[in-house]
Amino acid sequence: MKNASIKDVAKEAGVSKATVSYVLNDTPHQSISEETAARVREAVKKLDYVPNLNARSLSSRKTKLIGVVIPQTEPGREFLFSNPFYGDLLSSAEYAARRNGYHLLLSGSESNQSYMSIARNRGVDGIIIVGAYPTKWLDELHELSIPVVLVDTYVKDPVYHTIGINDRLGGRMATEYLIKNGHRSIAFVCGQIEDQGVVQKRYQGYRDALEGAGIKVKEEHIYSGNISFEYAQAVAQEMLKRGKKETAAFVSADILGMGLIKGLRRLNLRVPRDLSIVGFDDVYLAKMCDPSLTTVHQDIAAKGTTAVQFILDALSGEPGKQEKILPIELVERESVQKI
Amino acid sequence: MKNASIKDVAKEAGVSKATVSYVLNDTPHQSISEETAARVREAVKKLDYVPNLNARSLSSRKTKLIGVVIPQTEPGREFLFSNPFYGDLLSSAEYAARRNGYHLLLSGSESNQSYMSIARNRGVDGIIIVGAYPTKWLDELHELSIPVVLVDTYVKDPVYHTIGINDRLGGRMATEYLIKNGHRSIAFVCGQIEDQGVVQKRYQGYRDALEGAGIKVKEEHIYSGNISFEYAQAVAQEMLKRGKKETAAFVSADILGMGLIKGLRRLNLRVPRDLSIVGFDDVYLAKMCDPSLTTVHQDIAAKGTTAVQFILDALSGEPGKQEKILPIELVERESVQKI
DNA sequence: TTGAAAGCGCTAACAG
DNA sequence: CTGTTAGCGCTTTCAA
Repeated sequence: MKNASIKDVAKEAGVSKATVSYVLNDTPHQSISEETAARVREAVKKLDYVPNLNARSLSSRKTKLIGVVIPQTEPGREFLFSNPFYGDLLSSAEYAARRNGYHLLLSGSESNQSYMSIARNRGVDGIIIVGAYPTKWLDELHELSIPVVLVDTYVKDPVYHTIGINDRLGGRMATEYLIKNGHRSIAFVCGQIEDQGVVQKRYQGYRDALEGAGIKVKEEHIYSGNISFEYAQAVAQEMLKRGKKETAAFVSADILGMGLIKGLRRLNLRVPRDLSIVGFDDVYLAKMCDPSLTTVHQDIAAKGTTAVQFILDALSGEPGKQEKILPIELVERESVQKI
Repeated sequence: MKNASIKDVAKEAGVSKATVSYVLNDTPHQSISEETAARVREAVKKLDYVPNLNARSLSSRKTKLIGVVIPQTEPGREFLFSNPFYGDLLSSAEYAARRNGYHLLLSGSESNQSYMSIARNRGVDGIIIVGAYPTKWLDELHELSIPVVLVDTYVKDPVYHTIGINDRLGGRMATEYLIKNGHRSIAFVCGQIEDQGVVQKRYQGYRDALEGAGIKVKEEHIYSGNISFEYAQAVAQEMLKRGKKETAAFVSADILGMGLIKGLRRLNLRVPRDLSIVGFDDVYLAKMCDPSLTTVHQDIAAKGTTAVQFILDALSGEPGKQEKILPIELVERESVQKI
């Protein structure tokens, strides 16, 4: 049996389609007699009517859909988010959206082009993009005049809303903490340092701290590969091969810290005894590993929720660009030793 | 400037809307002269035309949308998937869908009701449900006559496709491995044991193994709480309080294993010296912790890909129910000691 | 090989 | 307060 349509409901209730629509949407500036409304609601229940959101979108030009674009973790890798960070982000966004009658349309950013296509094909009402770099594809989105929220990006744009943290400060906090604990030879381990990316900022913070303490930044202390457990393990080996001059490391993501711990242990070195480590993100794993990771905490769930909120705000007429820098803090756990 | 519609393209190319539609969809049994087709394509390019999938859905009654329903990890918790398992699953599904011109519509299962509402509201072409239990809500879905794939479930249904693993066998393999290593006092640590749920099956496998070895199953060795790192830490305490009679534990999810390791370490006990552990799932964390976890490996990505494939198959007319039991295997790492 | 026309299910002026 | 009407952008008979 086919789903009932608004027409069926109208017939059942003995009113017009328009009236049904008014009742269902509680359309502003439209008063409906309580009696009629009741009849309509009854018909709805009786026929088990569920509105077709597609049709609604077509005429109202609102889809109640928010597109979420998440970068592929590594180029060429097929999957979106092996980094637990994205799972956290996504689930909080999903929840916030659902609470407000929206759904999330998920898309990996295959070719860059897909920003546009997802937005235009499906006519999403707004779009959230995580970790974008400045590209013409990103600029194109302006044409659509739908709200765009950029999460974790340093793209400068007069219109797009942004939400992130002070990555540079975070990098500095982490490094200063190490310095405060007596370390002067500090490695920086990260993935690719992309121009205008969060990692670059964290790196700058690292330099800030070092320079502030009168310590020279040495090229040989920078280990840049890719954000993965495996790479960090390799770094452990590399450090040793180079004679391990570092007493501490600041890693740009917790997962690297975990790899480092594991890699060192393989070589019979211990954290923090042989190397102190400070991580970044405070994903839930940070407290699970052993030793648990001292790291720069950020509220990932808040990022997701706020991103959705910005979209909703814009959709409900809030004018102007919104920006939010979420607070960060250093949480002390077990991976740093005073020397 | 508004997006161009099919009408604009038709005008630009000097043909009818119908013709444009034929060219774009390569409609079967419709021949179009190459010359006309070329003109249309040119117009499309010139106007930068992108079809409106909403409108297309409305008339073709196909949305190219696959709904994915993921259980809230814990009742009352607001977020979907703090368990990394879901991130892995989701990202592989997203990729498979995208490759085939589909998008994923994400939804947490708020009230059970939402199975229906997401499906009917948005008119998804198919729906993937993870970890469903038998409920009337689930049954209702039959009315829609869209393909349904149930992942990790033991719901018996003549129509819904299913994909999972042999959880009971997995439980047995894990436990037998411990027995083979000389353990006879083996704890089982898990979340809720729901009727017809995967955990129940794994538990049965545990019993199978014990009974097969002539070991009596003792109530006191069962620790059932919720699937979380924190709970497992609490279990460690509890074990000690009870005098820790166990020499080993089989945990129903890797994350519990990690919690146990950490909890024991807090009490100055070591894995596997003081307790051997076998996990389940082989999420990527399993190899990151220390000691790395001996666990029952399953191919999570394959689950996601296959689920999507089943939907696509059904949509393209493949008749009949499909079932797939994916292989599992025990991977030996460092968390078990021979005694 | 092409086009005219009738919807898909809903919203939104505009009348009444 | 309620109904009429005209689309939203596309697909799909059916005729030409």
